[in-house]
Amino acid sequence: MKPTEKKVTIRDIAAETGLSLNTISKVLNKKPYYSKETERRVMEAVQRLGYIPNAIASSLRAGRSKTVAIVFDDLINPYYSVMTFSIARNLAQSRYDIMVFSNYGASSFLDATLFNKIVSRKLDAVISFLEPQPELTDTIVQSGIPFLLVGRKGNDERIDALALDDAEGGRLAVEHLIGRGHTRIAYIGAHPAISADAGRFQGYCEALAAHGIPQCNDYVAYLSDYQTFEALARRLTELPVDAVFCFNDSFSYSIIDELRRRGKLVPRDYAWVGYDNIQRALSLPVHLTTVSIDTDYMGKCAVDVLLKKIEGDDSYHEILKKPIAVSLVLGETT
Amino acid sequence: MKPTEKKVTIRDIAAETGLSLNTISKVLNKKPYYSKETERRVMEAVQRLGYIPNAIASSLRAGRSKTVAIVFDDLINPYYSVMTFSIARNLAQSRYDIMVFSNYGASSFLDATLFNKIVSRKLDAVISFLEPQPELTDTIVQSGIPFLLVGRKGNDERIDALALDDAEGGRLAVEHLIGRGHTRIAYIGAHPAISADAGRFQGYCEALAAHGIPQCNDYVAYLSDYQTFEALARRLTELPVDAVFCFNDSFSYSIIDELRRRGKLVPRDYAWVGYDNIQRALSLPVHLTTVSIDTDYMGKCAVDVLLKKIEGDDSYHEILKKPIAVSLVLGETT
DNA sequence: CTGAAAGCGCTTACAG
DNA sequence: CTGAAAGCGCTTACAG
Repeated sequence: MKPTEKKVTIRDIAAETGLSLNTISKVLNKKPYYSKETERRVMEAVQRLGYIPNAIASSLRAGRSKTVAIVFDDLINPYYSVMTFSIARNLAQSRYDIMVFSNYGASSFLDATLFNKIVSRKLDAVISFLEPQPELTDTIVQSGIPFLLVGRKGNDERIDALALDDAEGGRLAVEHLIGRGHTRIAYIGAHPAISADAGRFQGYCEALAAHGIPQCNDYVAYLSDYQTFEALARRLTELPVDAVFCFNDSFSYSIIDELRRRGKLVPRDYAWVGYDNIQRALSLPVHLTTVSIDTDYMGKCAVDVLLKKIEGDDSYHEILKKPIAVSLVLGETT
Repeated sequence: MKPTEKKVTIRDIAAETGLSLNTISKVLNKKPYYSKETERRVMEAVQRLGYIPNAIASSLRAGRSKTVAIVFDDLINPYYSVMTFSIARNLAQSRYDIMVFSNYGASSFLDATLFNKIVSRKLDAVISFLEPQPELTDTIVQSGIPFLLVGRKGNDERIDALALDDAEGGRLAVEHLIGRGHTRIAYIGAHPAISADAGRFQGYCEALAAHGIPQCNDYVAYLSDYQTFEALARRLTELPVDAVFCFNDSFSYSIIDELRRRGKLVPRDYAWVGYDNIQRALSLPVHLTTVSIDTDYMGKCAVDVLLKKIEGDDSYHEILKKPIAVSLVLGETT
């Protein structure tokens, strides 16, 4: 039975217990200095009245929302959903909830409109899978909001980033293809301005160079230049290549499916290496050879760093120094 | 150049323009009655001072957060991420952002701990992919928070639900298998208490009955009874069945992958029908025969209903009356 | 069309 | 260990 019909506030608890607002607040927030007896009385009243704290009021006064923003362009790519889930689970342990933001494919970069929402909502920190627009960097830095770019290196040193060892991933992938006897190897990317894309491409180039295989610009294609996977697949069939290293698994699935429609099969016609090891999380009955990231570890690292940034603990720099390791997982496409 | 170093508030805009707080608020919220000239002065000051409204303060006073909660148990299942993305995109058009909540696999139901977070944060509405625990129903109804269950029917009439026509989906799936000459058809579910599961199973039973095929309880297995996909796959190999209708695609992928490890192939050893048509969104190079849901339409419906509920417009009942239609998509597994 | 005052529900100094 | 007061930054009646 709830004695009050609606909206039980800290004030009601005070009236009920005969204590001051201050004391109630202290007990509820477990701030030092109150007696066991006081605590008991408060908790009993809280229970009896069915009091639920108003987090909005608390945020306004305390200046923190216990909420972290997560930003991406496309939640549908399982890499993002797996990472988001891992991050959210880790944050939950420190009682942070998350808001997710996207510009719904309008841009591959974090822009001012979206960032202003985050500022307006007084979120405590931001984890972004999207690189900020270069013009936005100053704003982000000046805002003082703890900001962490995940999985990308970023275009400015002032933006902290938890990066993957993308060049190593590219090398592993292409070394593997070369080891299988391929020399005409295509690189399929998303957009050359994305740092992860650039890193993976760099590894591709290095592996070719290490084996004295000349790099052919024709063998490189970006989705940003072809718009659709269909066009990209068509382009691929025009190239005299027999192996592909592709920016990520999500792209790989789409392109392999388009190739199938054109009668081209993997691995019969193309050896294929992807990136992200999506199949592990989804248990897909497709076994792509792919560069694998330990998303659990990465999510944990991202949250560790973010919490340190929120607390003003500068030791997080240590964690960011070395990129997250990657490894090659052999599937049935090479 | 920003004249003020930090935290520009409505007060600064008032000082700058010589107008009252009231007027500034009116202009910013586009409430009726202010002159063009006033608007110009306010907007100019907003621009010059770089004012960004404090959404927390606004929420506390106005009693709404312009935020919707989305609740699920597992963001990794692409069905949820696709739906979440569709819902978020539709909500964004009405300037709502989202918070996502999960109990991280701890339960298949929405519980009090999670719901209290939503109450505490004063979220304007809830879209839940999880059925509430029966004990929680009273609390939800009494809270007055607009609540919509999506994709499930729920266990209580007081909880509004946007349901799929699961029985129809089950009938379509099993009629198709029967049409292909199968009579020993297994049903693999998640948990019999989930309404979507019960609905699909009902369709399964009805299709069998319509063709005079006796229903065999041994042919029915739930993940909740076997814990792991491995155990479920093992169980399946012990059954004398040659066809499977499975609760969803995500399960299907996992089980088909486990079967492969045991040398059992789809469709060679089992004809297979899934549910959700995940492959459409992800362009997977696996073509499952599956019952397809129009997630774009469903996301739009869910948001339409929710906005009406928020606005107190009762006409949303019309939309909920008929379940979302489903259709069979033929793949290569039957 | 504009202004002055009150208040949303908390937490934070400051006293005692 | 506890209390009384102020205030976070807005919006909402209420006047004029």
